[in-house]
Amino acid sequence: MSRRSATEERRRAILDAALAAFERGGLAGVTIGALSEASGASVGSIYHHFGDRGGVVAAVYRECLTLGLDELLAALHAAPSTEAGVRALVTTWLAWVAAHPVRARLIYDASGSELLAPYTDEIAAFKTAFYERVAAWTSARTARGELRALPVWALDPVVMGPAHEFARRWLLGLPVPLEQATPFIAEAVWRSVAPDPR
Amino acid sequence: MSRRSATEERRRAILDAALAAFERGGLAGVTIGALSEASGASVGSIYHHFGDRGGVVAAVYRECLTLGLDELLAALHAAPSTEAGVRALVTTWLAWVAAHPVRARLIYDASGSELLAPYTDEIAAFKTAFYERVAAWTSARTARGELRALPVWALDPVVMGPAHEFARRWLLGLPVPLEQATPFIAEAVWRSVAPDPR
DNA sequence: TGTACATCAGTGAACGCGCGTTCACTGATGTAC
DNA sequence: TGTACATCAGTGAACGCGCGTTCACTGATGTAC
Repeated sequence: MSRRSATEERRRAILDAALAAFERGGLAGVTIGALSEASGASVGSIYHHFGDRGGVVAAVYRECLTLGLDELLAALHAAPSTEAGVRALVTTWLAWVAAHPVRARLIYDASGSELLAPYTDEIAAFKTAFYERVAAWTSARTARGELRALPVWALDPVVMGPAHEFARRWLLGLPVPLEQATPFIAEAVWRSVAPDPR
Repeated sequence: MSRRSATEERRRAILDAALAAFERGGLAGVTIGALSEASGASVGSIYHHFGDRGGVVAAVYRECLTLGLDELLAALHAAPSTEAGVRALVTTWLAWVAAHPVRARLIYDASGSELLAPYTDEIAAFKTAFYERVAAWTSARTARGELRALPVWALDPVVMGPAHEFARRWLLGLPVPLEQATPFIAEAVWRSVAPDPR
């Protein structure tokens, strides 16, 4: 096997192990020992590939974020109208959370974690890039009068906030009705950003 | 000094130390050693009063939650109209977060923490009581046609979600404009729950 | 094709550290009579 | 008021544990000529 693909496999196995360890015991469950046991990689091998524990967590976090955000962007750009686009952001996110609950939980849990402190700049840049693409979409619509004006800092709180808050609760296992909530939240968000009728 | 008030002082000192320790190092910084050093209470004394580390965290968490939620309820009931009430929920919360950033951070951080696992039932009951009081306020308004219908599960995501999401970012130190955001988010939330004009 | 060297991937025992918790005990406050 | 006992508050050294990380080393793959 080529060195390149072997490396790829190892990294993959370690990242998979990290996700599994997170599922069992949250971020605290992602220990080097657990990763080694589940992935078959030795302790030293993990350090070789990821530098330290934070490096592993940052890598899974980034991967999860990419998966989720890419889906959001795809849904946004596939939407046939401004209203459909806004609703799609909500419904796509909630569907993704339901389909990938462990990844979603990891995103929420790791966001404010000290573990990622050495990587905050890189991660912030990544998120900024995402928001700029969404902002490009919204500001074009705002210019056409199809959407109220939305500053970039308002995108996540106003457009995604209700979905995030609902998702957090659902992921904690609280008895909240995801099926019912999805269209309800989409409706509420659309009302909050829909332009005034002229 | 009476035993009663001495106990009160000790507990107070330990809870204050917990808040200070959290400010310095997050939940992970709330160690028994840090509490002992900052409060002057011996390790054993802390166990005597709170049972274990989780007990201390649960106690501060509960205290912070009470402070914040009481203010929300007061603002809600003081509001002169339905619209003012909804806006007050947003603005009061953001003002409280700005005034008590450490307590607010603790609320957000501890919410999903494993540390509180033994206390989840008690905490859930506490939160439910709060939401029922808000629901009483909203359902009366809905009946009068002053508000769209809001299921209890939707209160936090839809009404408070944008403020929570914004607060989380602000508390992380991201460069987001709280002054500007407060009326903007209040407006967005009110639009999302305002009744249709007849 | 062969040879010499450089780079990369991987090993796992050992280390040091900080943590939560326990426990046998002392002293002060409260209570019953 | 005085005495005997019960309860509560507090102490801090000691324990055991699991963790992240290091490091000297081996072996395999890639590269230059």
